[in-house]
Amino acid sequence: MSFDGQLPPKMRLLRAAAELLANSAGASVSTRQITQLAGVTAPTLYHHFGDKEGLFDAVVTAGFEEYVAGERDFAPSGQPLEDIRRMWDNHVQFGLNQPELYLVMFGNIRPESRPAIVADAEALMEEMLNKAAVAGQLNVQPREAARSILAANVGVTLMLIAEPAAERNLELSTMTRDAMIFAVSTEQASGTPEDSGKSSVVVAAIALNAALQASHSDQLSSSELKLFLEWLHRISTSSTS
Amino acid sequence: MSFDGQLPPKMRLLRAAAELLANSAGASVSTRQITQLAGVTAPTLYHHFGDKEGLFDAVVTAGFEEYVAGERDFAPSGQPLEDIRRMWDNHVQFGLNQPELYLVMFGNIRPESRPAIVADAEALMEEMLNKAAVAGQLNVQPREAARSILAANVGVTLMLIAEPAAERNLELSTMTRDAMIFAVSTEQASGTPEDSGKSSVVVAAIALNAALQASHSDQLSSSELKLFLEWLHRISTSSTS
DNA sequence: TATCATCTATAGCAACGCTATATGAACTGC
DNA sequence: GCAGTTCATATAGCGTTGCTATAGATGATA
Repeated sequence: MSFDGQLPPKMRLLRAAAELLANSAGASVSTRQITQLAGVTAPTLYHHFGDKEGLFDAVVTAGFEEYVAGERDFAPSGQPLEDIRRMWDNHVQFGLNQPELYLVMFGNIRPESRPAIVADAEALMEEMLNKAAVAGQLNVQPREAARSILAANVGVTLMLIAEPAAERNLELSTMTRDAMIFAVSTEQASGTPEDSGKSSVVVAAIALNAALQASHSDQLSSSELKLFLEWLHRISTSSTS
Repeated sequence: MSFDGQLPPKMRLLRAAAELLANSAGASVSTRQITQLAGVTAPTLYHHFGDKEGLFDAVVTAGFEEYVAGERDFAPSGQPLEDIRRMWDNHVQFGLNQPELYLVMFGNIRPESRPAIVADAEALMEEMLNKAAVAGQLNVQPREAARSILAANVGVTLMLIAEPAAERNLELSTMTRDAMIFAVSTEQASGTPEDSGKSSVVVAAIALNAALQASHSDQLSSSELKLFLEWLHRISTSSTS
């Protein structure tokens, strides 16, 4: 009834599905509800999206692009670790604003169905962490750091969604966020006992590794660079004893 | 066909549902499948559990009790923080062993439906953290620490479940685990903040160069090292990033 | 034996995801 | 202009789903 006029049926289906999903409070949304709200009959849905899951995937993808756009918008503060904090907060806020969408995206991840979104989110965070690594602020490989931070970020967001909105305590988020960033950064003076073997060699290697991959240095041939990076990797992943 | 004899129908339903859920690989399990496997007709299910969701809740509750039992079993190592690590690992292992059950428990948490399980899991971890707090090893309130650690624990477990089993890297778990524990503990040493300055590519290369020459790294052969250092020199004397 | 509560089975409803088939609209080549 | 082709939507209905109204079977109690 709401999406009658102007828009093409495909868009109307997407919007109807998104709206019903957002207000469904966990209850399942039927294709009949969606098509009725979109002012369309069943085969139209299957013509455009093939599947109910196909439609939901499209909704999720649209939501994810909105999320990514939010992540990219306020990036360049000059302080990479500060940007990571904002990314984290933006992630949490996205989840709290669209809990149902978020639960579909990150709550139901199955190995065979869609690690794609997770991979994209990881890449986004890794990209940012690379800048921190270049600046020598990172303690571990950007990829590992990104995976770790994102995992904690998702966990915190899910926990906050699970709480009644009234008693949501965002301190859980900031505390976990700072704990993760702190643990991954070189800001900490000298780490835990078992961690203390991580000398400046490793930090420097990580930084150089990230820098080399980012800027295509023309000082080395591509074959040289490949070997060089391999050695760097060996060094930077070795001394975790 | 499998759960014919001896057991009462209620148990047979529980086991059939658990088994089908465990092997469902994300696909939905129908009440007809369950009742057929249990050797029972539909109304029996609704007599005992009221609902399909009621049955699933019962399965989850049983699974959760198994999880809690696992958490409580190996507790008293004397070192509370070490016990926390084992709790974390046990949590992850439970999720990887029973991914479908875990996803129902922690992946679909909605505010109105069931923060009960989360609250129990939090209480379990808080109880353990209390011992650490008593021993002066804690940096924050046990409750806040428990919530934070559990959130990260859930996030990591979900991420690992989302990955194909072949390429699951448990380092993500140990790394995040230690990062969280480290952040809430008082173990962090006061350190040597002399080198906290921001380093560019060049600085990183120089630092690595120096460090490599100082510490005879055994990660590279001597000839490799020579070539490596030469390249490093080329890079570090060339560009200003 | 009669009574009563507990448990299970027969049969079937409304709603679900989805599709075989047909109709209309819009563009193509002549 | 107009036949041919393709895309987009509608009609109608199939098989399955979660669930239930009703009634029969069972065991304990009196």
